[in-house]
Amino acid sequence: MAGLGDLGRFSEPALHVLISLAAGPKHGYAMQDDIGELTGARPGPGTLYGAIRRLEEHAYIEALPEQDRRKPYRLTDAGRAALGAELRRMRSLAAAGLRRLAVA
Amino acid sequence: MAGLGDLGRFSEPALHVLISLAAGPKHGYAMQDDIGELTGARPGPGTLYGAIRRLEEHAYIEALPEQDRRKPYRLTDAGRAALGAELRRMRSLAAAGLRRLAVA
DNA sequence: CTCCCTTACTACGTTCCGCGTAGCAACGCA
DNA sequence: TGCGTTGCTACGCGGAACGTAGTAAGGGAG
Repeated sequence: MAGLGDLGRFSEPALHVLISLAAGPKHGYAMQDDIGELTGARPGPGTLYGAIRRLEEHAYIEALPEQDRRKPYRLTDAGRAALGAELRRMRSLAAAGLRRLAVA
Repeated sequence: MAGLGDLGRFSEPALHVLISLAAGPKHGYAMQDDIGELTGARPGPGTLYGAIRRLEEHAYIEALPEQDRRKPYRLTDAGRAALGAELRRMRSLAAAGLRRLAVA
């Protein structure tokens, strides 16, 4: 496997963080804004930094040198691969579901 | 809102149950098999029946008359609508993520 | 006819994620 | 110098996810 399922059960916030970082390195607060725009719901700090910590433990993201008070993160190669796999899985599941809805 | 987000944080098992029922009414054990084929991971009873109970509480699915020892369920109109909305949301999020991955 | 495997569900407990609240520090600006 | 924004840490509650175990009925093999 070695997909995002390694994060215990798979979490939406973790996916949002990865997608946000896919557009380039960012620190936490910027991710909150980005995710807010992307999904319509801005995650609170508890949600966001919890997801970040777990992603870092799994080496899907890594911290860059802290500057000012900001802690930027970027995707690792493993994170990029896991994100791609997860997104493709999602897309095909959504397609399969929509097909079933259309037929019935 | 009134999407699947009402189920506390949105849950993957709940989504799988809805997709499974989108292909027609089923009882729990049949859903386990169907979801196993669909996703590669067959949910245990704790996961499955927990998700079913919550979906029924939200009136996204409803029980049909029990026959033999089987408790079949089917999608309600609300469930069908919520599933469609969720799947379209998923598909567009996956597309946006993949776009970001491709560019970077 | 009796054992066992499969089907089908219920009950229960643990883990740990999601999420909100609160707090703190630095910066800008009026 | 006071206030809003930025940026993160700390903390705690509720509840979903998931496994394990238990129950019960049916069917096939021997």
